[in-house]
Amino acid sequence: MDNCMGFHTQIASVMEVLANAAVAEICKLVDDDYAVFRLEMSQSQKENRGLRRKLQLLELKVSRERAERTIRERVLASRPSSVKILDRYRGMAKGEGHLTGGHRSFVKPAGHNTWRDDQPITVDEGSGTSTQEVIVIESADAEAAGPGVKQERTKGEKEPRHSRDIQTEAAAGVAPTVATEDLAAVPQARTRRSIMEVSGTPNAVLKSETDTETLTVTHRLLHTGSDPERLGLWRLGCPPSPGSKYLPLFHQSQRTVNSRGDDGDTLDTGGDDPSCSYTTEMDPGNISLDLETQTDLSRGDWNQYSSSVYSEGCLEKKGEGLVVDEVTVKLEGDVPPTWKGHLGDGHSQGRDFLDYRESLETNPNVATHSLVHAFKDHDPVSTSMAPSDSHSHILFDQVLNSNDRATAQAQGGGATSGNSKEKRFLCMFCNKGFSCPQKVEIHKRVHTGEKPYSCTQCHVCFAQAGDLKRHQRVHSGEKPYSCPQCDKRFSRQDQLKRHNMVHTRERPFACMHCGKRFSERSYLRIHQQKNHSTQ
DNA sequence: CTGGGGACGGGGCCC
DNA sequence: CGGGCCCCGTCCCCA
Repeated sequence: MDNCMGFHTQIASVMEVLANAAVAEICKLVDDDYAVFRLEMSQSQKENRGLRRKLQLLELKVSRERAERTIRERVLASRPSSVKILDRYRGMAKGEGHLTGGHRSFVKPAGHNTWRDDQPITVDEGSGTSTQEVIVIESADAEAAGPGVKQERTKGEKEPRHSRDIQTEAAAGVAPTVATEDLAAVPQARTRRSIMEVSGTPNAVLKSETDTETLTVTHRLLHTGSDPERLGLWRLGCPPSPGSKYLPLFHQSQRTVNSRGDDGDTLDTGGDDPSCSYTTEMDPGNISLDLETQTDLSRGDWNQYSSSVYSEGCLEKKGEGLVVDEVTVKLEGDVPPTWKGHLGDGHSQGRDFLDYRESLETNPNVATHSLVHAFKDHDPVSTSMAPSDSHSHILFDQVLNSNDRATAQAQGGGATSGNSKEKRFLCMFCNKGFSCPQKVEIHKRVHTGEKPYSCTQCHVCFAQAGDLKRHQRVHSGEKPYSCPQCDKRFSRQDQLKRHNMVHTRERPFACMHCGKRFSERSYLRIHQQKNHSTQ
């Protein structure tokens, strides 16, 4: 009996121990999960705060833009008839005409990036608006017009935040250093990346300090105590960069840009990558533009630019009726100071960013002074702005003209080819002309890398909707084009056509050296590289 | 095994 | 939006 009782007691104690252990284990699990949950909640709250902040920023920008537009309209109404700045695309630029399909994304080239290769950077559709940067030649013979040319380039609002902001900002959890911006006074949360906003506004002094976690954008106008409106800077189309926008930054390294005017105004991003620094001397004496109405403007800093950034320069030469509202320069990040080198690693995306210098040297026909020339030759930047150049409306073309084919076509088919009547909407990057601004928008993605159309299945992004549609046959397996001779099927007609050469033995591409013929141009090129290369 | 060439998949981009 | 061309990369075959 005693044994029985003792056994029961032991059982009970064992059970109790087990129960206690189980309870402790459960409590531990609950605590752990609770901690994780709380962590996630706090992170979510942080993200919510960040998003709220962005929303406020956007609202502020919108309201500011409205005010600016009002001012502009008022100024336009009072502008002399010989000087006209068209603003017809402003509304579109502000998003009324923005893309609706898919989400926006920027595709980076592979290589030296820190964000994941398999993750396209996506910008919330709601925050991304289309950018209109269209050079409009009002007159058919604007090329030769010189003085009296009326031109415009309207630049719409684009969410100035780079797409990575959305991904990195909240995650970083770092309170961004607040930028001081006299005119906007809007704290601009930035990513840790070296994104710098540069205004070409006369005498703008920019100080962008970056460290590994924060980026300070100081966007300050020094116009000796004068407000910009009184100086007419806004009237010049140079608001304090409310519409600042950034190209997709394909590179992560920090960038140092020094642009120095003779008055000592400097632009110093304070970057810490010495391998990527430029110093551009400004020689106001080379600024042949007579800014008699804006004497302050001759002091040089209105032509700042930077890599990874863009700058705006604002000119107006009323006396000759030449109006250049804004000049935007976008230079991609990690280009070495020599501008020699591909921004990619051989991935197909890298093709889009060919050597700038080569691009320039192979484009001698473009009469415009290029900013890249300024970089390359260390010429004063002002040469690219010389209004005496009849092509001054193409101020910074080719800067990002990284696609050689596009370049060649731009030269052949751009407005400068004499077809400016029909194609008067110019790409600000390569000067190629298009018949409507929407086409310019699409074309510009060649330069910006913007790819708004994303495949839902593999998340590959495309710049054009048709490309996405075509791509989706890869997933669907649809092959509507069949060869009548061998019943081989293809998803695309051009593939069938190419395949048909197998049957026809057609070889239209002949080697000039050995006469060997090929069915495709790329074969010929490879053949020549391997067998007839001079190197 | 290696290099050259052919076939083809698929993205880029202009018309 | 579709057509068409260009291009690159990959796979395969063959000498």
